[in-house]
Amino acid sequence: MQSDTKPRWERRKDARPQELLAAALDLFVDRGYAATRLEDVARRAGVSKGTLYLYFENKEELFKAVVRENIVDVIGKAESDIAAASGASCSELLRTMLHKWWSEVGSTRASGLAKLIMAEAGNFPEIAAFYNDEVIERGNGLIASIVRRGVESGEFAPVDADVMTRVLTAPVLMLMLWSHSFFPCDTGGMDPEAYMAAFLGLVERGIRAPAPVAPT
Amino acid sequence: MQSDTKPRWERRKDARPQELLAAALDLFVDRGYAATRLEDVARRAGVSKGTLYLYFENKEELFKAVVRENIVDVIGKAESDIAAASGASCSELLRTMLHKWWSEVGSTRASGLAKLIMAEAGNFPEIAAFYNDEVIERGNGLIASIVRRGVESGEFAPVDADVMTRVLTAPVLMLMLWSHSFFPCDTGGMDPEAYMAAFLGLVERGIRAPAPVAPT
Amino acid sequence: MQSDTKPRWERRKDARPQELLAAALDLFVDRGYAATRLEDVARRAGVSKGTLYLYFENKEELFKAVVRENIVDVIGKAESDIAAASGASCSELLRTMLHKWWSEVGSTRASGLAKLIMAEAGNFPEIAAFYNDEVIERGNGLIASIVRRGVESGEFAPVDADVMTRVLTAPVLMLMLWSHSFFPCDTGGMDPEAYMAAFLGLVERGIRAPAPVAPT
Amino acid sequence: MQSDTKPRWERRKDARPQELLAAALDLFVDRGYAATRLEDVARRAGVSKGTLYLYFENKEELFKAVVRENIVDVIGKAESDIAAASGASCSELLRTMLHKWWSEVGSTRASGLAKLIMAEAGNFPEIAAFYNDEVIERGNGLIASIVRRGVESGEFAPVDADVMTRVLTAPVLMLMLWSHSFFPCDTGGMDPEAYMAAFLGLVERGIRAPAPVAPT
DNA sequence: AATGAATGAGGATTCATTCAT
DNA sequence: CATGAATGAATCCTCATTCAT
Repeated sequence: MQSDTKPRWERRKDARPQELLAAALDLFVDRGYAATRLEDVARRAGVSKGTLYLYFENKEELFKAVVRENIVDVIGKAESDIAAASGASCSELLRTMLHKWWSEVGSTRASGLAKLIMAEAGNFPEIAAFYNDEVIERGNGLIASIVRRGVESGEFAPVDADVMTRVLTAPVLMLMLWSHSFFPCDTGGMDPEAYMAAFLGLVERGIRAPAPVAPT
Repeated sequence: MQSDTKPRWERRKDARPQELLAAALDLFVDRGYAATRLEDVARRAGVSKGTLYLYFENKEELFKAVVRENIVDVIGKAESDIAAASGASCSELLRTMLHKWWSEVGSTRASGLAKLIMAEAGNFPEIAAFYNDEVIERGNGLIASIVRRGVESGEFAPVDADVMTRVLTAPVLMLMLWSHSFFPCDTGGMDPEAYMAAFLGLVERGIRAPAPVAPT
Repeated sequence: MQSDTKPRWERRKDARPQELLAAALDLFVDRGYAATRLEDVARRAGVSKGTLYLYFENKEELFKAVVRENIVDVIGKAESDIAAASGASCSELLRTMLHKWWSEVGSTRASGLAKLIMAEAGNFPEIAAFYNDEVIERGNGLIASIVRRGVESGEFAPVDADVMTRVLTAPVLMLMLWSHSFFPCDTGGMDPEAYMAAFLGLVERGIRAPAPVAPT
Repeated sequence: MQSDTKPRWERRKDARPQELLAAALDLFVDRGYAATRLEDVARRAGVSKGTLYLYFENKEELFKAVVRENIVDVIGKAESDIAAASGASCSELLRTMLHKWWSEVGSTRASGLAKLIMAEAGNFPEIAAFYNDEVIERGNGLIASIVRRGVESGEFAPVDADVMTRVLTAPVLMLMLWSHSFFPCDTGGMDPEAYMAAFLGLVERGIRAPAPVAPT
């Protein structure tokens, strides 16, 4: 009675969506949205094509789910963190956020999703809108709010927060693009760490308000 | 029955290639490589599908021709310029080159080609190799040679030329990506000029070697 | 709304390959390789274009499968038979093999494949190589081995086995060509049986070693 | 006045059709009817595609012209010869005709046309009909008339003339097929002369009426 | 006469999605 | 729930034929 009963936790169907999302992330990142075949996603997750459709309405919904799982959630967490960390210096906070962004998204497979969006948003307006609302707006808002706070407190030079947000995020975005299959044989000597260090050095020296000239 | 009958088509041998390249540039930039249909390119150029094949062997060759026409030629010109401008200060030269790059490629439709490559190189190795050889290698080499010269002459801090090249080019690349169909509704408040100004400011203050401390 | 609604399609996984091979044989034989459209093959098998590709990778593989199914297998069987029939007279064996060839391939639709190869091998080198290796070489080897054995045993006149093989097979080949769509309205009065009889008569009288002159 | 006039015999337009026919023969023979591109024919003849259409209405008419030029004319000549050679022995005449057929058509590039017809007649009924009327019927009629005469005169065994015609012509046809690109690497050791010799030997011994048994 | 640019119908192949089992 | 067979629209490319020059 015992032995021939299937163990009830074997391949719980609850695990399926996660397996599919993981497979989809890999393939979307490697090949892009249009070039990813759902059959490959299914196969990689160890199920059949039809099964995928039991969990996700279609390719688009699958993609959105992947983005939610890998990016949107991270942003949500960061938003809470910022709200909480009202005491820290903005410079410090900025460095922390940029680094966290890098470590929790940029340096993971998920960073490939940014590349994908940049590449294909034009062909898939629905997806573009979704990503814009759920990721871009919220992510940029996060950084901009810190910059704005720093400018107001006099810690930063009086820059335009929105422009500076893009200046600051650009290199991390670039690095994300580079990290994931920019193309096969490129990024030869590029070391992400070295890049981030060089970048943060520039920021350190470049954004800070000039120290008030000491009176002679 | 008269001479005013519209002919079914016109012979425009000399103009065709340019018209086709222009149409192809537009569509490749808007839709990417895979999603661009040759029939649409033809139609936009005012000819039929078949005609396109009279001038370009296939999709890949058409794309290469577009890249040559819009990017490779510019790089060639820049190479000559650099060789000639051996007298200028490296800082000056660097700013000039980055700006020229922006004005002659980045701010034109051609910048969309960079986005395209980033997006789809992984799916089209042949094209990736071509672009890498003809654009990336030569373009980076250009910047790196200036940095290297500046470091050697003591004008710049002793940075790694290859890493710094990527640091320097990243924002322009980013801007190129942003400028063209990042996605339809994005780049809202982004003003390229403001971005370039902020960026070049950073560079100015960040890369220069610290002025030797004046002896007391 | 009831159970009598015709389903849009039926699942017939096991039967499909055979149905497709049969349809393909018919069309390849009637129209040749290049002129056969896969959509027609599919339709004749009662499925859609896409379904064909579930079972055969492409046109070439479909064709190879047709040849394997209809010719290669028969040759394999004949090879075994010959090996087994070491006791029979070579003349007898030869007649048996030629006749079997005729009855199991020549007189069936499969004979059209020989015509097809003759016609189009030059344009499809891959297919030519396949057919040469799997059919021609093995088929000719079969006949040649019998002739050689007959010459060695003195039963046959001392002919060159390879040349004689072609002499012997030529008429059967011809007949195969004639039987199948040589062209629509030809072969008017030609009766294959009459032809084979005439041919075998020639062989009988022509190949046999002259009876030793009886001593006076 | 003299020197700058173009020599009037340079590339007389009268030569064009011949050049086109020669080019067409080559290509039809090498690639078959459907696979021969008129542009290639034109190029090989040293003219442009359009020019070809000045001399031949379309592909089909071009092909018919090639057949007329290379086969029909030969048959016409043979018909006259036979009518004239009423005195010869039928055996002799038969051998002569078969050999002439071989030497004037079979061993020339024109033999490829037979292959082409066999292969593609089914797809081009118009062409099939033309070839049947102009070549097959008249050619077979030629041989059959000789056989018939031989049977009537008692020189030959009492065979069915039409069947025997096909038996006799088959090997020559075969040889024609073999000679022209049967396929690339085949016909390895096959020497047409050896084949013809073996064949004529068979005929010699096989068709002749048994010598009347000498009265004891 | 000659040219060759232009046309457009036609066929192989791919893949998101549906649905019979 | 799960499967995977079946569908068919979509896209690249070819080539006989036409016709502006």
